[in-house]
Amino acid sequence: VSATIEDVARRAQVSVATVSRALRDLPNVAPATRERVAAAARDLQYVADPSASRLAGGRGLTVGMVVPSLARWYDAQLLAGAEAELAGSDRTDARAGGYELLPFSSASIGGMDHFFGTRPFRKRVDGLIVAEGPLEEDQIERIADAGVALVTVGFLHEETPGLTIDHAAAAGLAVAHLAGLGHRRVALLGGVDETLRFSPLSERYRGYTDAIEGAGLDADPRLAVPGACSLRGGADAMHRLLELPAVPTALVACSDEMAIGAMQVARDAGLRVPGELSIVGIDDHDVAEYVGLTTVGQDVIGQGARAVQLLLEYLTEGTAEVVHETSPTRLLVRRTTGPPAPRSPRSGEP
Amino acid sequence: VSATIEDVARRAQVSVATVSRALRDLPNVAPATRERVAAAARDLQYVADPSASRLAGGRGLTVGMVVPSLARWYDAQLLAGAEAELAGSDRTDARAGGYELLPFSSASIGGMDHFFGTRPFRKRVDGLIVAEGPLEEDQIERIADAGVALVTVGFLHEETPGLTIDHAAAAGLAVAHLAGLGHRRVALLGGVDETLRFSPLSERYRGYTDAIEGAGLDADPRLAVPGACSLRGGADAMHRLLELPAVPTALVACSDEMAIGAMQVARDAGLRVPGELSIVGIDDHDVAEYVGLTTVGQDVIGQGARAVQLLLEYLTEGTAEVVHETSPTRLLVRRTTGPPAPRSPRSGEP
DNA sequence: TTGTAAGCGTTATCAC
DNA sequence: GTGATAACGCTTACAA
Repeated sequence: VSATIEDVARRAQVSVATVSRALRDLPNVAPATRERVAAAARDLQYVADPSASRLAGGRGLTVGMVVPSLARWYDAQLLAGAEAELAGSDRTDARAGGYELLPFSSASIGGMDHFFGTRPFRKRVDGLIVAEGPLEEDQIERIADAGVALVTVGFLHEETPGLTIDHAAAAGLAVAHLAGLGHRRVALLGGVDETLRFSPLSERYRGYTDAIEGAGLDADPRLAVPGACSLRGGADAMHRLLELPAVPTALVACSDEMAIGAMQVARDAGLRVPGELSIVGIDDHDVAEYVGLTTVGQDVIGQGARAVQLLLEYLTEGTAEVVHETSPTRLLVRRTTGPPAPRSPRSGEP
Repeated sequence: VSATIEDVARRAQVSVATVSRALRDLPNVAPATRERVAAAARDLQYVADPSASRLAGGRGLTVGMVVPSLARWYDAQLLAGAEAELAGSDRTDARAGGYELLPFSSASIGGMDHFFGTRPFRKRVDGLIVAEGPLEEDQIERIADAGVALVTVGFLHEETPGLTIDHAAAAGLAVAHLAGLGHRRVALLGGVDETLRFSPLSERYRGYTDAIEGAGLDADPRLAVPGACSLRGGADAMHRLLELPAVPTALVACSDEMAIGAMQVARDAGLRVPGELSIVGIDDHDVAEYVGLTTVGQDVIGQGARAVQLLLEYLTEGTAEVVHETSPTRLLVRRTTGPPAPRSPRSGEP
């Protein structure tokens, strides 16, 4: 049905080997020849078959992306950014139809260990973007052994290129904003106890505690309530927070979804937001603006795109140095934060 | 690095041909042999290389999914459902590492026409789930010619298996709910004018107008405001609605995101929801529950999963008949709908 | 600079 | 029921 490399070779009056070289911009091809081949390929609308390409030892033009759950906002944005970048990229080897993106939710692959162990990811992808950390040493090794390029997002690993936001700083920014408004009792939703080392969550927890101490606020450990970074997680965490003897006047949630979940529970409990409880999230979720949520925003789509750029650089240029980038973050003050209310309840919010 | 079919053949004392047959459950393999091969494959942790498989004329174990935008909630849910089903499915040919999902946003592929024309989708996927309609006849033909199985989601095509909700009924359900509350002037956000034939949007529009007429409500064409099914689209549409001489007492939005966008604008304009304006969305977006949005819910994740099931059936069994399914929909009454307020404004909402 | 030819790991077609 | 063996379309030594 489709043109093969032989068709192109015939049309350009050269051998298939030359076509292969010319189309991939490899050296040792006369400019004139290269030109002729390119023309032939264009005429025939030729694009190399990725399967054949990969089987023969070349690239399969596929990059994988591992995220916790494709249904989450964050992961979806990341994926969207990556896919768009991949499709729009010009690093597509001229010859190719371009790279494609293969998403994996860590839930469905039965954990990263299982994935890198059993799954034939090695036979399917040339590169991998991993957005769920941390990554164990042996996992990294396995990936490298399989000849798969790797880029991390949301967390960094010493010897692996990657990009992330400064999670600690993000949490700190939120706390500082609240401290500046006069709050002294600030909670954290999504705080971890001990668990993981360099996970985004533990970093945010660290940023939170550091900021609390730095600003001289109430350092009550009970104010750091663990919980999943989801709507439900936020709701659950808020319930626990409400059981505390002294309810805080403000809280930082580890994600906007968590913040929205918490907000709902707080309002149901009769707390005015921001009157009696100020809330700030992290992410700048699409709906944040529409529910008036103050948050520390990050450009997730941009990060997805950037991750792809990095990966493609490694893939096509085999860059040696390990690039680590920090994506910016910024405070977006909206309507869920304000100064703490005086002791006695009174109206104020429209 | 990885075991090949030859390794398995050697270990099972048979030829590669037999291994191939045995592992794919093809006929003409003695039970004992089949057993032995399976054991050998298991021992060696053998999984067929999809590239080789596809190149040789078999399946590449990849299904593609085309959606408008991976960043949208609906598309993300659909993808998540499909991916999970694919990973969990047991129809994975025993031999295989299972099928993988390749998502394409129609934005990035430059429109469906371009996609099916230029892109090497034919060399990459065995099946396609298309969630953006309508599909033109010649596009369907192209897909069939490429030997790619096809399933549609969200809309139906005569000769193609697919599943969808009853869009018209969904919109009708929303209108009926509002009519039941006593509203007589009900708007539609996302209404189309003429455009597409069988798109979800036009179906919802039809369901809306039919219900309006059926219930004898105000049939003012200006109440059907076109707009994108997004937060922004909802906000924009709401602005236009507010400019109408007689503002409606209730509205149906074509998606929850649209509803949330509209709600924000309405409240900013000083309208109490549901006091002065009742709002109902469609989808049951994750956050809908948390913002108290009344909506006509659908199970998007379930639809993604079901689409995969259908596709896999066609792929593995070559089923002949064209299956069309309708996914259920149900009204979820929350806090954005209520009876229309009496003429004069007065308090009521906590 | 270019061509020849040997794989790459499967599947499919035939004989047996 | 099973086993050779020829594709499949491409990449990559190695020759020329």
